[in-house]
Amino acid sequence: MNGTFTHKLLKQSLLTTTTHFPFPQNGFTLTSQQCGTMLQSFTNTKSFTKGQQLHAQMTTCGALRDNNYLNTKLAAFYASCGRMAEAQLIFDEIELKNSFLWNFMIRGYACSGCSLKSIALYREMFGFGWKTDKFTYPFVLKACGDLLLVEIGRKVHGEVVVSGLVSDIYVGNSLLAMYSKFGDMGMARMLFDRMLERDLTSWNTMISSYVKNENPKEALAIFYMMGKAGLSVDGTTLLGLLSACAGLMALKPGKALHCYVIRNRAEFSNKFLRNALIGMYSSCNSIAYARRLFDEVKLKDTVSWNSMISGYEQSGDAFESLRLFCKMFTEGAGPDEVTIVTVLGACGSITALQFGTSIHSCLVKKGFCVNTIVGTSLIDMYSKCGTLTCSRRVFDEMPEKNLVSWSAMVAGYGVHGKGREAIAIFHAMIAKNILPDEGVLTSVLSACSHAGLINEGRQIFHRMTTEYNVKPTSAHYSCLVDLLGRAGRLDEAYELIKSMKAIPTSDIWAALLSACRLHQNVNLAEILEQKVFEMNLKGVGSYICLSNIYAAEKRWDDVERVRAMVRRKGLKKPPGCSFVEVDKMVHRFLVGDRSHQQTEYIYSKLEDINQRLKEAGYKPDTSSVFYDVGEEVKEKMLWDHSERLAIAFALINTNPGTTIRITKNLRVCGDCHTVTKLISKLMCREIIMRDIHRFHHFKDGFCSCSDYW
DNA sequence: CTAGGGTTAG
Repeated sequence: MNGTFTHKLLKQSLLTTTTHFPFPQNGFTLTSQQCGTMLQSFTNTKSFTKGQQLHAQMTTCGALRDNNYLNTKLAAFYASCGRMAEAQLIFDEIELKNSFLWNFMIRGYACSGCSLKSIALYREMFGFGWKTDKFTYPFVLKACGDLLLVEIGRKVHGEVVVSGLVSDIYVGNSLLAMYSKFGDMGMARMLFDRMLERDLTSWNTMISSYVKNENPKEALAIFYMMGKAGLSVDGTTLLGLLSACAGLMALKPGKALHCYVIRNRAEFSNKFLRNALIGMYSSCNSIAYARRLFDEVKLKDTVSWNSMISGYEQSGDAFESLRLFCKMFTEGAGPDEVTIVTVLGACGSITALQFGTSIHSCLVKKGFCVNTIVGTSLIDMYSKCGTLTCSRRVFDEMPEKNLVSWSAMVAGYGVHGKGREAIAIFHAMIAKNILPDEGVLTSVLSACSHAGLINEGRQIFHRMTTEYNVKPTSAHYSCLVDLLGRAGRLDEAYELIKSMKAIPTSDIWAALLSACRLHQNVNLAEILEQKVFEMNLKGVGSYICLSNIYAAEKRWDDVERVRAMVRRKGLKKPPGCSFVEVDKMVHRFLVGDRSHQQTEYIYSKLEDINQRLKEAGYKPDTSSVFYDVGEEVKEKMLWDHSERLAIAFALINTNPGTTIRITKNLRVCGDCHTVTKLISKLMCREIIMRDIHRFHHFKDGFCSCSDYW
């Protein structure tokens, strides 16, 4: 093969060339054009090995020397296989680079995780004055979107407009995707609305983008527009819509989609949709439906398990979540990072410390990478299980921390009443130039409130707007009200609420009411009663609080009025429920529970403790019993409380001196708090109890909350 | 050539 082809002559020459390359291995000979066609087909099918063999053969027979056409095809082949090192070498050797070659290189880098290189190459191409075409932009825009390079992305957008390619549907769709990755749904929507032509991808991009940008409502709106335009959907559309339903907790449209999937089973029977349906049902609090679907899936993959495990976890049934996790192993499925993170969350919510710890040690043993997300989950798990030192160890050993990791540590110190440590961590975070967000500020303010650090809390609240540029939300106001309220500055707290520009939410009023109970301020409570009645509270907490305040004054008529209101509104107090872990098994006790195997022992243990405490001068405080029954019955009801059952069970089944860790779903009642303090002294046990608000570390007859909770 | 799908942390 002699002679050098110039770019312009390339095509023509190929058509006229008759030179054949000998292929020694099989005796065939091929023309340059035939080689090119084969390369093209390997490029399209990403047949790397075959292409590589052809490359070797072409090198051996000298076909590549000075052959711009074949070298271009070869570079494109490597680029499409994601072998950018090989592609780049050939690319550098090619003198006459055409758009085809540039495009393949840009695509190769964009699709193999080197977006930055992809953009740089585009800049070079653009700078050389090469004509970009409709095949260039989709990848450049993808690269900008993936890297969140907003400025560069906008600039490229401008170049798209100048080039006149903006009306190309692929380019247009890529622009939509890019702006949605930037979180700029306004721009994406404007472009979408102005598109002359839209295909299914355009609609799907809008739907999944609205879902990702936490606007599921608009995602459904786009779907309705689609329906009006008489368009049909595909699997991608359905996945987006199912996520939207999950986000909106919209069971009805979710079910309708499920029906649609069933009716078109042939087309939509895939694991993605099955898992999305499981996720949708569990997000919509229809865990039983989710489970039914899950059980019907024959070939469960890790994601199926994860969806179901996290479904239980998020619907508050961590117990079942852990059971399913164990079942996962017996059925031969393997967990991944998502499983671990989900299960650690479940461990935290029911204080399964031994369970969580064994997962942690498995991770270490198996050399599983403890990355930021897993590390943060561990911090949270240990802190929720009452072992802050372990949280801190994980935190200190984490190679990379992000805002969430810092927040978890701040929140951990906070719920354990260690306000100073929480503030120290918060400031260490600031010193690392990490900008605080709403979440971490809520945690640090709540830490101040649990520890009674008034000045510090007020100072941080003030800095929110002046330094951190975070607008206080109702959660922050409620922390501050809580803080002032605990310190007895009820008037100041009330004034703060009145000074708010936004309408105070129910949790803010609840915080103030709770302070009224602590300081037994009946006058203010009477004023707040109206607020409590007006607001459509889903929980019964504020009513109980109000009732307790009146009960303490022995104003039984008022207690009855509050109780009547609860009945009228059809609210129910959720049953108290406590968890305690013994020998790697978590045991759950409901109030008055008699279902446990050891029930007889538990109740006789409680009777025994009751006797001993009474001898020591303990007098039951029945004021928190919400029901109108005789005093003796009330006293009995107190001894049925779930945390006492859990404590008694733990006392029976653990060695003397072992710390007892308990988690309760409600606030600990006054009498249980007193009794637990006494038990800690009487039985020489440290008892760490987490209630709905915070931790109580009981030791030697005292509690870390100093009786403010 | 574009979206490309499901499950995860404060």
